[in-house]
Amino acid sequence: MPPKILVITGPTASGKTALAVELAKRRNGEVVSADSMQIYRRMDIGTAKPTVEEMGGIPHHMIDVADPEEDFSVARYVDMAAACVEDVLSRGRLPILAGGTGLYIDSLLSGRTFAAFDEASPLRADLEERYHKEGGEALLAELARVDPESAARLHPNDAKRIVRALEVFLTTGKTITEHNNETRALPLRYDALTLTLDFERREDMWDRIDRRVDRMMEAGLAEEVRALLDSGVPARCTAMQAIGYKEMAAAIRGDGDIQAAADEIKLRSRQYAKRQRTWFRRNLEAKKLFWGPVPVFADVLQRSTAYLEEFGI
RNA sequence: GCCUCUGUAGCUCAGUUGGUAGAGCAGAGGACUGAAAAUCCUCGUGUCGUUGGUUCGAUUCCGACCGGAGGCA
Repeated sequence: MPPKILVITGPTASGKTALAVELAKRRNGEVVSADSMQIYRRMDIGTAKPTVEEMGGIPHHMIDVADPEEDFSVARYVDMAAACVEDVLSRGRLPILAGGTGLYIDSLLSGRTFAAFDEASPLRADLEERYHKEGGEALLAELARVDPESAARLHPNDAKRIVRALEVFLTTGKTITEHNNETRALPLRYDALTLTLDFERREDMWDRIDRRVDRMMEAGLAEEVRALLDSGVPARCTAMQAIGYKEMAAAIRGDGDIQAAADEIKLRSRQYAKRQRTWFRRNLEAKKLFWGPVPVFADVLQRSTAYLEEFGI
């Protein structure tokens, strides 16, 4: 039986951090972040990275583990996060995986492996160039010749996945369909109790998001982004695609309308939260914890601990 | 007060030489195996401002009225 761990997830601004810290205090736990943007150093305000006070003395892992100009990836996340989880377990403590990046969480829990990727090779860039020159239909047809199954699943406009499917085949000689089937057959790495935080009413979530963005602005998000740009972080790197950063960077380099950028950040955050919910909804095993119109932390905490006891952690 | 323009989907607007209308954005749903806060897919009936008139038929033409913008006094 794989080791038991706790997972706390949910859309942005749903209170994951606070719940994770409180449960860590009560269960001798440590937090392992599952957030694709909090891994970056010097990106604190816009990623809503927990402050020292918010961490409440609980060790947090997988935060500030990469520089903004680095290329991060799920594969890297799984390697590093698994090591953190093992470390926490080895010290007899409870790992609490907390964050909103569904792909990272699922990949870690399932023990998924990733097909090889040669960073030094120009293959991906070549394929991307061909995609733009020859079009999606052409590359999809090429993929169909070796891997009809994944080709049938992909849309011609889905450049990223078509390129990756081709890339996997060309570098490993194995189709991505074969690879996925193999990795799916792997045993689960962890036996997880997943708590999914959410809101009864969508409007309440939107309010929370809006207020959080307002607070980010007051805390100096514009200055944080300006500092990153000034230090030479390229505007097109992965880190700068984060919500809050790309909008602010565009405003700083362009029209300079900071207020319009803040409104844009609110909008993109709501759309992101919607996508997160779509992802989390398909986990039928997860225990849902809904905030009512008036959030009562003690209530959610109580329901959470009941689930933990039932699960035996 | 007069003149001109304008009033069409939550928003910005297109359009119908008269046969009851369509884009972008927003919104909803879905996908997701090395960029995932990324990326991709699907979904468009609304008193065409109100009210009369002309017409077989008006959102489309004409009049009046009510909003809005501008101009002249």
